[in-house]
Amino acid sequence: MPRKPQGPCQPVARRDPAATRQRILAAARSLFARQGFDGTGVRQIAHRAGVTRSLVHHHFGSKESLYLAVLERSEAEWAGRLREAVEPAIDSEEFVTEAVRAYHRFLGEHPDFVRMGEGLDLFLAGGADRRRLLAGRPRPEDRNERFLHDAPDRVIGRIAELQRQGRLRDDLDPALVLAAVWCLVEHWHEARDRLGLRLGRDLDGPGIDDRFLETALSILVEGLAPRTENRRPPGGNGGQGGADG
Amino acid sequence: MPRKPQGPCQPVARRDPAATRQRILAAARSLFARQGFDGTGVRQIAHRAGVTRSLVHHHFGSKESLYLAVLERSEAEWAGRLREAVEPAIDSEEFVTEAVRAYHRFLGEHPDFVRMGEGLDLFLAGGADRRRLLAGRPRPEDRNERFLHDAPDRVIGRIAELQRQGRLRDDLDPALVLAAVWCLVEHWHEARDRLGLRLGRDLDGPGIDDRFLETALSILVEGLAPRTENRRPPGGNGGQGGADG
DNA sequence: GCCACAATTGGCCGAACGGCCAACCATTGT
DNA sequence: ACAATGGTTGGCCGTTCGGCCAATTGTGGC
Repeated sequence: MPRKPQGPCQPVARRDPAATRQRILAAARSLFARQGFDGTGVRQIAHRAGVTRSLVHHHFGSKESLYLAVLERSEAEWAGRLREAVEPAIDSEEFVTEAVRAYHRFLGEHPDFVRMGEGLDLFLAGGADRRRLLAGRPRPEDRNERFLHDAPDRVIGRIAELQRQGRLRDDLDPALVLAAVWCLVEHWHEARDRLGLRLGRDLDGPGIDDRFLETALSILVEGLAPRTENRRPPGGNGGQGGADG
Repeated sequence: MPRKPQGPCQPVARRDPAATRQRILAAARSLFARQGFDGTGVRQIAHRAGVTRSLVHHHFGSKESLYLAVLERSEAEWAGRLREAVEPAIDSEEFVTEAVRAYHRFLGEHPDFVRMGEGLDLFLAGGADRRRLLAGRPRPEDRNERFLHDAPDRVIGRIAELQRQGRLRDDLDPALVLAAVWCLVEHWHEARDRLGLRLGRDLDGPGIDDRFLETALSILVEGLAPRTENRRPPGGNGGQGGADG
């Protein structure tokens, strides 16, 4: 490996601070995602990165700064991939199915993204100081980050647009529709293991992800389809529709 | 408070081991639910319970045993309340709406139950020893615990029954239908704050719980209603139903 | 060659953790 | 009245945590 002990243009030699930084970031991201902030020690991160704890502290200053750095890099990276996956679906004709499928596939391919969400909650639960730390983080004007920020409003607007066009039932709050879809897709990836435990069924079989997706998608498509007959809005105490006895 | 310094029948005096035990359990349950297993110290539990750490260790042996005791007591208590709330709905005519409403209300009234589920995951993530510890815990034959254990199968059976009766569409796997409902109801209570953060909307307003419930319920009822026209099963690549252009 | 600087190292600190132990003391059976 | 039991206490142990510092080493500019 130490082929070029002295190269000013390509410092691939024994000392490579940039690569070391990246290795620390990668190790930290993997461990933070799996074990959360409190459950991961700086020593553990350093060991996986092949460096000493002091070096971690040298590069990032503190454990919290390292966590924020991980969050920032991951967010930027994930935002790009999520944008590539989901953005084309927003303006699609088959908006609901394509968007749900894209988001579902994205979560399946990036489980760390899901776990980072939980880890962030635990991190923020540490107190107001951490919230302030996160709030003081400068928001880059990256296009991918903008997408991550604007996506909910765009999706909600698209739902409302489809409602006005009569292609989705218009008696539901678009924001709450999005919330429902979010719960369906995200909770599956977040708590599938727990779900299988409680159901007493094995939810790890091959294709189970796709089978759940198709089931949820089918319920969504049918549940959001515009009604031909008139129906009470669900604001009050709506009666049961299908299995009404 | 120390009214009876010497009472053999009612030891409400300064020494009341049973009451002390309950106080420790209550403190531990509250703190474990809010901060998880690793995030809660024995000293913190002891402080809240008004005793010393040694006394906690004396009564429960170890922190893990205390956690299991909390889990056991909480599970028994919650199983009873959940059974009272949900069991009547299973055999109800309006099965879907009543069951979802009951479970939704239960989760809203017992947020610790939700958080305990996450905490249990983190606890079990500690290693195989803890999993073995939990597996070796004797399962009491309490009627409430039996309900907690049997409920998923009963609900799945009920869904299948309604499918056979033609009151729910029969092209979906009942277990996956239950999984979808579970995701909808549980994730709302588990991640509502995170959801609001990402949506950039305030999801804490009064009645937001009920409004989401009615929206999700409406989607579910419509999405699970039997179709009059024939429809492709969702196994393949089903096209969008309502908004198909 | 030499020096300044950054990367990297091992070691040390105070604090908090969970667990353990000897002692104190209220209650109880005899 | 006495001893035994067990609830209760403060204190001590080893470990691990995150953070800090001095020293060493590799690297590039002069």
